[in-house]
Amino acid sequence: MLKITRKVEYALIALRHLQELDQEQLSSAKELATKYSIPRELLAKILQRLAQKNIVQAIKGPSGGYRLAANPNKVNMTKFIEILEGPMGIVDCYFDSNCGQFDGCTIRTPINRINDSIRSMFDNMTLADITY
Amino acid sequence: MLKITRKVEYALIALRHLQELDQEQLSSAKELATKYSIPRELLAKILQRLAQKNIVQAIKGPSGGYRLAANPNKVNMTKFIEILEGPMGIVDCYFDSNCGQFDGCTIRTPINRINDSIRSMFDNMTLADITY
DNA sequence: ATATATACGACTAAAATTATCGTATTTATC
DNA sequence: GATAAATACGATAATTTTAGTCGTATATAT
Repeated sequence: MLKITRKVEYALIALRHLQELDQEQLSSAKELATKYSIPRELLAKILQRLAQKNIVQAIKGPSGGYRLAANPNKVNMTKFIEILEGPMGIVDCYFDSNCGQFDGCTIRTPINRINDSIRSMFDNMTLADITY
Repeated sequence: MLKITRKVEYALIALRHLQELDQEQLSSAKELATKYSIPRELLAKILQRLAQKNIVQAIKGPSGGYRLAANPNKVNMTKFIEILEGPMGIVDCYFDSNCGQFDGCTIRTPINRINDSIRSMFDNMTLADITY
């Protein structure tokens, strides 16, 4: 229903926090979860995912945690959302097309135009637009 | 996950069809459902909802059905989507704000900007943009 | 009368999202 | 080396949303 998921919300909140710290400073998942009332395990998984994609850097061990790894100005929002939610398409047939509507779908073209508009909106946006 | 629902898809397919008929001509829910492989009852409810909102006109009785009631050029897409899906907000707090994140939500402002961008995209679009 | 259509509320099923759990691994510190 | 605190990650459970179905009432052309 044209919503971004909580995963993305939580990620943005966490990244916004990390961004305000000094370069070397770390925040743990636990710390962030507590501060922002986000379920601990869920936030942990989100940060792990972002670490895999080099948006954040993970440091293990006690006194470990996460810090920003990418320049928020360089992180494209379409890509960012897709890291957490998977392919962004206003309808499924944009990516994965096996919709009973065999060939004769009469609205595919205009729908895909809308899709492209939304994508390009997020394409022209970086993490910094949200977290600064 | 930034998707429109099937309800909206089905509605657009049906309206696109109605639009290609002559002024007076009717299509029944059954007929449309069969032609486009849409669950009959579901499409019926969608058309009923659109009839309530004067997007289509419903004619009862045998040889009844639906015809277009509104000028597709005049039907705003934000409004149209909201008729079928309810309020369009990329996050819930846009409309209904009781998110545990008491006051200190750090990303509300930028998120709402995105929201507004998406809404205004659909605001500047009419049914005709999709169904023609 | 009857058959066919819309109207509408209640209900069920399926899918997606959100949250939790268990266990393994890494590493700073004592 | 043992321990505690952190990340890593797969599996599973709970919740919410979306999709679809059913039953019944009402209107109306034939």
